[in-house]
Amino acid sequence: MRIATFNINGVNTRLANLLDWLKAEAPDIACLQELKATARQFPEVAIREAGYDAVWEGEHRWNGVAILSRVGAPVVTRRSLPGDPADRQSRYLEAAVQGVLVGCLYLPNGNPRPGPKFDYKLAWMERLIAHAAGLVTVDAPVVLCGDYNVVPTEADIYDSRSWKANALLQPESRAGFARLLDQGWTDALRERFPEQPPWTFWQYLREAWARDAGLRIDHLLLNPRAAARLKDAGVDAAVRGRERASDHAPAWIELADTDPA
DNA sequence: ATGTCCGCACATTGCGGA
Repeated sequence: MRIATFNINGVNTRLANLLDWLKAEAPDIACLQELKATARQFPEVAIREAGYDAVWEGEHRWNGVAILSRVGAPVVTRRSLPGDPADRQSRYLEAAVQGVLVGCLYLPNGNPRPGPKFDYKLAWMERLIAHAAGLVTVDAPVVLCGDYNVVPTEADIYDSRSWKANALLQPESRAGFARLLDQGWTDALRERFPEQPPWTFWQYLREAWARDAGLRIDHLLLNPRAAARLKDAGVDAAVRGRERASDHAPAWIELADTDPA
C-alpha cells in the first residue's frame, strides 16, 4: 500500500497537476494540504472520476486538508485537532482506510517570528504532540503525515544561512518535532535515506527549483506497527518541475500488506 | 530586505499568506 502526502497549494488552481500525478503514480491513499477551498469548492467530481473517494475539511482562502483513497472510502475519525475549540483553522483530518489510521495535518507556518503566528504554531504543535501520544501506541498501523512546516535538522535544508530567522528552523520548532519522534514515531524518509534525505519543498523565490535549493518539511511519521511494514519511501520530485506546479512535491511511503512474520 | 505566486476585495492595483 502506497500512502502519499502532497501540499497542493490550491486544489483547484493545481487540479490538472493533481490529476496528472494521481494518474501517473496511483497512490492508494493521498493526503492533501492547503486546499485553499471551501468545502463546497472542493473538486469532488473530478477526483471521483480519477478513481478516488475523498473526505475533506475546507476553509475559505487558506488551509484545508483532504484524504483521498482508491482502496475503499476513508472513514473519518477526527475533523480537527483536540485541545482548542476556538481554533477554526482547517488543519487536521483523520480517517481509517483499509485497517490503517491516517492523520493528515497542515502545521502552521509560524512566520513572521516572533509574533502571534509563531505562538500559534507552537501551541498547535503542543496539541499535536498530546494527540500523537495516544496514536503512537495504537495496535494498528498509524501514519501521521503532512506539511509539518519544520526543517528537522541541518541535513534537511540546502543551506540554512538565509533561513536563520525563519519559523521553520527555530529551536522551538525542531524541539517539538524531536519530541514527537521521542514518542516512538519513525520519520520514514529519514529512515529510508539516513545520509541525505530528499527535499520536499522548493520556494517560488529566487529560482529555488532550478538551483535545487530545497527543504524537507513534509513528513510521514509511522507508529511502530506501521514502521514494521515500511518497505520504501520517496519523493516525486519531478512533479515540482511541471507547469503551474505547487511549491511542494509529493512524498510517499510503501507499506507491506501484512506484518512481517 | 529581497524575491514568486495566487486569489480576493474598499477590484483593473494592493494585499495577505506562504
